[in-house]
Amino acid sequence: MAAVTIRDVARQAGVGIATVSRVLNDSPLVSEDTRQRVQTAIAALDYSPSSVARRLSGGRSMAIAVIAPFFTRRSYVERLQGIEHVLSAGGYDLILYNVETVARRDECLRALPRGERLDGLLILSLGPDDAEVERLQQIGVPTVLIDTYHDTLPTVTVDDEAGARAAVEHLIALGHRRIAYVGEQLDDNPFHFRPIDDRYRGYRAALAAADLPFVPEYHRQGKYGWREARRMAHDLLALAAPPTAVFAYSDTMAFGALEAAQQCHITVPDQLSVIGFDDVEIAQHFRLTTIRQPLYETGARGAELLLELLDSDVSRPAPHIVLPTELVARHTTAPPAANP
Amino acid sequence: MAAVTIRDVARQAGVGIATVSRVLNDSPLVSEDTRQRVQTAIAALDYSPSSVARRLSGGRSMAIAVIAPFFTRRSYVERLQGIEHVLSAGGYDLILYNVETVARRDECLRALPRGERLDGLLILSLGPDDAEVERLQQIGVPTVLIDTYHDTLPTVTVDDEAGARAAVEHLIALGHRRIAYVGEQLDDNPFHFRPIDDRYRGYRAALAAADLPFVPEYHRQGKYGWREARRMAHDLLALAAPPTAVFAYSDTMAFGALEAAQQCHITVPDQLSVIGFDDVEIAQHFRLTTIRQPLYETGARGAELLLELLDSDVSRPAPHIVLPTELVARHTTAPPAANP
DNA sequence: CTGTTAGCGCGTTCAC
DNA sequence: GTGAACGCGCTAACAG
Repeated sequence: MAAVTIRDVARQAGVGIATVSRVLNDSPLVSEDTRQRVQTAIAALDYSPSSVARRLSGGRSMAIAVIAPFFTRRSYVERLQGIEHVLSAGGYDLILYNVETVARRDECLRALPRGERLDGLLILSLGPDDAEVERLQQIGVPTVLIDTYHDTLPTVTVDDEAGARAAVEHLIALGHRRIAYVGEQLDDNPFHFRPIDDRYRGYRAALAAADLPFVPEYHRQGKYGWREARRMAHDLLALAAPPTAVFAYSDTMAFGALEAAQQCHITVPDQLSVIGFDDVEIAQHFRLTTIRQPLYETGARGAELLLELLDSDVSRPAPHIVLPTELVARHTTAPPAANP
Repeated sequence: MAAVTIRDVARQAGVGIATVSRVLNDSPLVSEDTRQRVQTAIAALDYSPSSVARRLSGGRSMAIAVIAPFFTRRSYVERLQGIEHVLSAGGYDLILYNVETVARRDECLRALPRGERLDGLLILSLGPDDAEVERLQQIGVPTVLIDTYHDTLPTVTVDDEAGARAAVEHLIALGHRRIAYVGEQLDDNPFHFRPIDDRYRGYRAALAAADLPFVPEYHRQGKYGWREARRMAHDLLALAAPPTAVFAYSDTMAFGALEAAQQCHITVPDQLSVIGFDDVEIAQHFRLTTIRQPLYETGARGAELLLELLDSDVSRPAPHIVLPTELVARHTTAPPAANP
């Protein structure tokens, strides 16, 4: 019953199979008369073309694949939401590939664009290397990168370095001198997440610009998550000369720092300032001062860009959209205690 | 380079095309010798089979659609993760449809199974009515319902009523008598979310079983979200005889209650006990006592069930899996203050 | 064990 | 304008 094909429609309408195809693809070379007949037949048979067959034969599949690492993390969910909105508005299906291991990452990047015939590809955060990019272009899958960068591919990113700098500058302007950074591991970055490097650089840059020394002790690295961040913050707080402020790689990590402070009976922001990055939804709940990055918009813009590329296959140079970050001052930052 | 097909591999290995196919599908009817040759050729050519072609000839699209309302909410994300894991392990694509309005809900339920060729359908939380269920069955799309129930369709749910009852019983066992319920609106439930009714019933049932009167004043309803919950909790706390404990519909709403208490300088759990529902990830962070429901497992089981149904198209009666909930006692509940 | 052949459902030249 | 025939890459019968 679900097996009504284009042939059935053709027979029903008393036309050839190609004519049905033309009608389906809005070809102008069909007389209004037969177009009507075909459409009636389609409706009568409740026919819908097989996207699989369509893909195989080279037509549009109306499907976009989204490759996302750790899509459960709040920041990805928000970007995904942006993507979903514009894709569904454009009538495209969103095929989600979650990536949690390097193996799966390679598998997706390699086998997927070749094996699946999709209209486009959206890659979140995963930094593809040159070889992979070249493969994508050879295969001819329109691709847009979100939250990661490559010269030859269209990208939508945020200026992480500037954002991080703004965060630290905010702390410095408040009067802080001993500023710690709780970040993700720089050396162990299998997915090539750019923000890991960029935010660290921003931290260093702000310090340098203010002639503040970089204290290696104040730079902590660990895995993602508030538990790890809490541990690192505990270490920081136990230092002989503890920092008066901490800049966290992400809001999630900032929450960990907040909790560590609470456990040590250190009040925020009086005795310790904490600033995060992302401005995920619950950040307001914690009244967290943070660097807001437009997560939803990043996803939406990326998807829009891809859809534009699909229509105008003019291969102009790859656009690189950079969205601004913004300091959102709430209640976890303040001038340092009088005499530390 | 970009177009290496099974034929290229066959030529390279000096074998027939079918043999390559056999090797790809782990058929035992290939000599170890040729198998080796083929695999060498595959590696040499960096070949990967086109899943699209495979689908077309196999008659299956290897795609499962997931219809989820508000997939950005934590509880849905966790269920989605479970679904994603088993689907990708089974080689299926996950096509995601986000539903935020009733209109889109109807659109998905109607147009989707018709338009796309999917092997199966997973519906989260959205309670389809009889007519919709009938359509699905007519079209012949294997469907599994998660977090919602229908007689004739396979379902994976949690006993929300029992969970809610356990929450309130926990409070009662602690000595509480004035127990409030902060829930979602009972009368305005366009998506037909079952837990909204069930948890309320559990609350009432626990009260009744302990011969505690139901105090309408203690029953608050509002929209989803911690802001709304915070507002409701504020109202509750301003009562002449405020409750000594509140059971929240979800962890998210519990967080709102927690914040309201904090704003009123009411300490938790000494002056007020708060219990939630779900046990989402951050609940631990808040040290929230809550009713844990196996979100990930619910999604995973639903997906597994669907995959099983796909293989064995024996139309046995629809199975109804009910997963247990569990009280997770942390630090937001305690006996009520001595003399309220 | 292995090679050949016929579809899977649709898009796309081509002749008519 | 329209229809028949071929091909997309692969799997599943068949033969050998």
